[in-house]
Amino acid sequence: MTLRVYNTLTRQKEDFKPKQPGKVGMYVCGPTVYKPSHIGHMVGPVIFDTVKRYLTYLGYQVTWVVNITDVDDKLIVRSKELNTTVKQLAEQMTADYLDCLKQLNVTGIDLMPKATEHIPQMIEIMQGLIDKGYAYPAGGDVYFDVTRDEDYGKLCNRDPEQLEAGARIEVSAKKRSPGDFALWKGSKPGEPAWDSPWGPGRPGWHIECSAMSMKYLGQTLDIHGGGLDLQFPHHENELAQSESYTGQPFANYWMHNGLLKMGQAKMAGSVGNVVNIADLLQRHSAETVRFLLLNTHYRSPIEYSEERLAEVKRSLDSFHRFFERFARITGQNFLALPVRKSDELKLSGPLQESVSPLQRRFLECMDDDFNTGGAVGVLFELLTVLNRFADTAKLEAEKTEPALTEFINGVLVLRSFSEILGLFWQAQAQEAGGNTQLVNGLMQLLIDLRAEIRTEAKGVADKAQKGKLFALTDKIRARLAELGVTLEDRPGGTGWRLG
RNA sequence: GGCCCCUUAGCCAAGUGGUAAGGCAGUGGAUUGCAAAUCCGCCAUCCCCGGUUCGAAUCCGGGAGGGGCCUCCA
Repeated sequence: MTLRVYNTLTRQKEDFKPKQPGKVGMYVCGPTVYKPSHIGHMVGPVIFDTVKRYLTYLGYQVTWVVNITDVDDKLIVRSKELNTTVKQLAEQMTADYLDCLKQLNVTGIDLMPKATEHIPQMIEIMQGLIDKGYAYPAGGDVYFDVTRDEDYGKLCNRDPEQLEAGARIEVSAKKRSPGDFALWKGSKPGEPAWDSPWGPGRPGWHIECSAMSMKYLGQTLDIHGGGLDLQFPHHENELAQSESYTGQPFANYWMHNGLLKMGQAKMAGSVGNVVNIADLLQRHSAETVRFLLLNTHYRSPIEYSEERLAEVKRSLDSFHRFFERFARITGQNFLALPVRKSDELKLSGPLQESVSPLQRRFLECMDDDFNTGGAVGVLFELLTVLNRFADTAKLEAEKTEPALTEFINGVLVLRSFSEILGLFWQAQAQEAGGNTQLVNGLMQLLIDLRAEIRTEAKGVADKAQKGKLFALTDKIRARLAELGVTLEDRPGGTGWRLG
């Protein structure tokens, strides 16, 4: 099997081949840290985290870099509004971003360089571009000259002439052509500024990504990722300046993730329909959110709504019920199981016949341009197979070998796959919370009393009497249901859960 | 005006030439004292029209509807 990746540059799926065998350098555009993160900001990180997880699973050594843009016009404006400094605002919002990543189980980022800490590298590139005639200083600014770059527009299929024709932007008088973009912006008094050969100023939007990606991953990246909305102008300009500077291909594979949709429109600060992550995580578990993002193919828009989240939560619940069932049968915690590669797991017996095709299909999905939506579907099928096996083998009642070992091996496959997707890393809130010693004790009391009545009822011959006793046990269950507690009479005894 | 993309059941969503994964909801059954949970079954011919092909949701042309980018945006 070969991993295939859709490359925006060529608009087709290509076999994935890193420039250095066994190693992958991946760069993904990170946030401008001027406001708390909204859920749209997490689409890219969750997807590329999964990309890294799968590449790692395949045996690649992946280095993943995400930049932090900590100087920019928006930061300057916002810091004035809040009566704070750009630096302080950036630090606060960076902390917020990092917290969001952590909560969503985005664990794969190796480096998060900051723009303000790489000014010298940017100046070096700008000077090089000026020396080669690709850029020109003008009144304290430095601009990239798009007319000098012969293949400018190749990523987004844009023609500088057309840009000119359709330009709605106010063209700065300093620019030679309307499509030229700023590499360096001369500063006004009171704005953050760094010294440069062209006077005090700050970097333009695109140059930092070229400087930092090259510093940490070399002149040619294997994968460059980002949101679809960054294709133009950001990635186009990054590409233009980088390749003009090095004469080398900047990125071999450009991957763009779809945007989050609220109803018909995308979610974005500019549309004003953003959902804060901190707020969101008050209402839904991080796992539900991550699952929602992975349920759709990464290049498609993702449907976001409270109803969708509730729906996704319901489907996820069946996994957690299974984890509890697994614990009942084996005494082991699913979340603590060791992660092993699926093809290293030796399955045998009847379970193998149902699991093997699923193993194959899961990996085929991931190989096909990281089709997490399809892979998730396989995960559900695996769940059904495992439940069916536990039913058929009567594992809860008998726990006989070799069925038990077979079962555990099957569950290890589920564990392996959920690790690739980064799912199921924490107990559900209701499992962790609520179950205090007192509550557990009280519940056990009710369950025991009810069990006694049930046993008695079953032994009573008189129909009226029997009905009376059962009515009582049902009343206990109904009253608990009103409190949000569900009783489950299983073969091995009665259990309870919230919800 | 230019450049991209999308349209699959009530809803969400895989599938890009060989006869429609999965989830939610619904529904019939097994199981249960009754439930819950679990399992089994049912539930779409793929926006419309035309073409290519032995064969198309999948390719081509036209139409309708929707979205993204061209300005900051993950």
